[in-house]
Amino acid sequence: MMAAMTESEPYDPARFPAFAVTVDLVVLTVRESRLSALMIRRGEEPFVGRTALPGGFVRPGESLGEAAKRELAEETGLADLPVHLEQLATYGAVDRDPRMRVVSVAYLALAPDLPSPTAGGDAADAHWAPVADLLPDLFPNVLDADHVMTHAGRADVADGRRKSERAAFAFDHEQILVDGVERARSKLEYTPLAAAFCPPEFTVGELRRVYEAVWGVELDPRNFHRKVTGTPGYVLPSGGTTTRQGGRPAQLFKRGDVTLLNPPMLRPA
Amino acid sequence: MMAAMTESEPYDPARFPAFAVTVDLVVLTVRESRLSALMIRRGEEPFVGRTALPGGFVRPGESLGEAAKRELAEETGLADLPVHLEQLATYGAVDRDPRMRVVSVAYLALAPDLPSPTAGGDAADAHWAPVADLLPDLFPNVLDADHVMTHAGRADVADGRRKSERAAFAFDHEQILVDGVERARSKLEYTPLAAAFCPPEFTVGELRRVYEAVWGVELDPRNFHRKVTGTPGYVLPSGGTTTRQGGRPAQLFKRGDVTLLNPPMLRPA
DNA sequence: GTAATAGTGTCTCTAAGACAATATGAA
DNA sequence: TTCATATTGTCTTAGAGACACTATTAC
Repeated sequence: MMAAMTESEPYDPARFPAFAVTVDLVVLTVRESRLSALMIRRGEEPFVGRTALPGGFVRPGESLGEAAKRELAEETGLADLPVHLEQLATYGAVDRDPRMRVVSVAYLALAPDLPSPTAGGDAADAHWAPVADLLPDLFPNVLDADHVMTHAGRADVADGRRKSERAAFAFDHEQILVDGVERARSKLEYTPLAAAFCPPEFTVGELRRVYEAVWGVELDPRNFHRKVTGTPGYVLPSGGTTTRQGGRPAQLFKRGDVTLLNPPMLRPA
Repeated sequence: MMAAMTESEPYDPARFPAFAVTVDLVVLTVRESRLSALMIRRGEEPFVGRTALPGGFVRPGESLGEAAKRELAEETGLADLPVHLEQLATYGAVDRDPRMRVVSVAYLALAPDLPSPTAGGDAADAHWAPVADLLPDLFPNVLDADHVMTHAGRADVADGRRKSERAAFAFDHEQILVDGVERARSKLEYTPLAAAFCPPEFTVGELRRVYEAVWGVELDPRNFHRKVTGTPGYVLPSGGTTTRQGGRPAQLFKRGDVTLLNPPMLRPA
């Protein structure tokens, strides 16, 4: 048995197996109170016409994080975006790309609603897609827009959801998107990253709508207000007020300085 | 500006930049109430003689997870270990390996105290090292063994710690180990993975010593007992008792079936 | 006025943490 | 007996969630 296990390193470090390494991006934002992801429609084989995450090859002279930042700038057409960017996970199934052996390092980006979603981008067809449409299973409480806006009783909306419109994804990008959304949902509990979805100054109500969009739930505005303002360092009053949401004028806040929320904002069971 | 951003994919997918891909393992266990990591002393350049994590190249026909499992079996000399194995993060700084461009996917393994730490292993010099010795900064409440067992007042232990014995790591393996320990600490809060450090049947006290070793803190045995046995699905009484820890006989438990603890076991502030 | 959103107060219940007291084995 | 560990119980306090009520704007 000892001999059986002892066949060590059969690879000369000078002749290592060659892999392609890519970065794929899960870029999330909240638009019109809905969690949305930046998606591409592929123009080439393999998977022509399928929905895919933005991404591309890592270049020899750049680190993984630099590659992610470069791709993000290329796809959004904007440099130095005020986004949060973190590594998500790495995907390396043998057959995940039919052309060759590719290992993809996925990154998660959280951004405020961007002025021009695809302005100047080089990608064939980049657009914001509501995640509840792409991954209806992650939003069991949300009826999709199509259902809400058309007559009930049509065959394809009989169960409240048009299965026929569920996206067909390229590669393993559905799984990566699922993992990215789950990471974002979890990060909202323990970090102040919900504010990464908001403009520099925001109201408590706007922050609450971020939580509701990402978690796919409704929250009690009164308890939410007490909790956010009672968590030390989460938000700081900026002095101003706004009525951009209608109703009574709301205080404006900016992001505080803590990196971990204590107590955390726990998702409802 | 639009033109400036629009220089897309300069790489023909048929001529992608070639990377080496490795897996590195953070293998943690609890031995004699101390969190310990499986470490290698390197026998070759670069970084001869330095402390490193076990790992190796991913082979063309295996996935990342398969490579991690294979390396784990090779390094421990045991197949089908009852370990928890999960992906940790991926490290791809341009110059992290002086020989070539290497992207390393790190995995975290949590194992019960293994019968023979390095029996039959092929690695030159694999051994269990207490993490408090490797990374004293992560255990501010722990005085290292050397200090405890020698006379106080020696120059090199004047501050309660022998700086001269701090490990010199190869590559970026210190950072990977730090990240692995932090992941393990965090996982113990929200999952029942502390039991992955225990034999199939264990006592509440043994489980508590796992938390104390990983977190580097002391916990109140009475509150801990109430909390563990009060968290539904965490542990199930197996019927037996043991006195292997001395004192009054303790009930034996096995792992329950939940994957998420509710309520969680929060680290003391 | 009504509608809409913002914000405060109050009550209940769960759970965390401090710590007293008891239980049961080994030396 | 003493010592070491296990286990139960009690008290206090922080925080989550339900929800009544008030505040301030637009229309």
